[in-house]
Amino acid sequence: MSKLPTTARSLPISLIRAREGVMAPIREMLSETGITEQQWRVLRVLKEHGPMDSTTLADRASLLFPSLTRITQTMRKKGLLTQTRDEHDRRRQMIEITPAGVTIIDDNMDQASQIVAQFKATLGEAQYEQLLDLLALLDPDNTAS
Amino acid sequence: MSKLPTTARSLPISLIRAREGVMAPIREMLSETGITEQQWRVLRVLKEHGPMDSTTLADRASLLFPSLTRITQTMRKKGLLTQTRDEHDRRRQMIEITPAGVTIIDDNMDQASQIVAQFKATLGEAQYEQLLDLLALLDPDNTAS
DNA sequence: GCATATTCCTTAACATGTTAATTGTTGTCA
DNA sequence: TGACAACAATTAACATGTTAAGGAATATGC
Repeated sequence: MSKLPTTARSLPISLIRAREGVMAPIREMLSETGITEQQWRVLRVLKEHGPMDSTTLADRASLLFPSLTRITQTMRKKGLLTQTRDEHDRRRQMIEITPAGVTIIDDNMDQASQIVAQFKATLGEAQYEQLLDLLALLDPDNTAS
Repeated sequence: MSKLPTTARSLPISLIRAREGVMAPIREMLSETGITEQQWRVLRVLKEHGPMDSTTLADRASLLFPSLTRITQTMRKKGLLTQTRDEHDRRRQMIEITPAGVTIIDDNMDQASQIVAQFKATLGEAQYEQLLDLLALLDPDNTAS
């Protein structure tokens, strides 16, 4: 007869709580910029990889497609990115970060790096890297696993 | 000059993706019962610890209070739990699982256990436990850290 | 070529996440 | 006691998560 673990030792709940702990200082940082955590992810992916189509962006930013549709519309109105139809395949859409979007990243880069460094210090470099490896094993879309 | 990690090695994104991977089979299981992942958590906490007030429940199920308010209202209408005002402190509210709620847990217990076992097998018992320990370190509300 | 399936994206509907404001209740202290 | 702080819970408003359905463009097979 199998038994469930206690909720305190539940993997999904532990993941939520850890995420909550990690995001708290990041959300605090972003609250002053007027963008959300997801919009921050979109900006970072776009700056890191350059212009890309919506499908790739959704994949890299770990956003569901309906969410991305709304998010990009909001961000376009804010002037943080541009949306262009692909001329060869008019179903597709290319998305590109604007200078205003880059500015938001640049303005918060140092503080974000500091937050990351804080968590690395809490866990130690080795355990920090190991945590990332273990989390990757739980991701079905991770090619490495 | 500090630098942010690539989004692929970002801790928040890794946490999201891991959670997505873990929740996928659980959501699939729950889709047949008509309750959500959060409602499942509420039921499990209530069955594990017995009746409790809303604040304690929100804490244990890792739900924000406004979310819990809506969730308990929905679940009360479904007959999965009862809400009772505390007579000594009429601000408080006691929440208790109903037999119908217990039935949902019992009906899915075996399958849920199987899903947990699957992930333990994927990571190995030792790494699974270590992952939980590392995640606990990121939770600011965890007394052990 | 043409019907059909497939793909990319959007919209809809509902539930939850998140922050702030509000209501009702209890505690405190002058 | 009576104003005021503190607390529990709700409500509001907006953004996102999630599943399902729909629309426009392209690919495919005959």
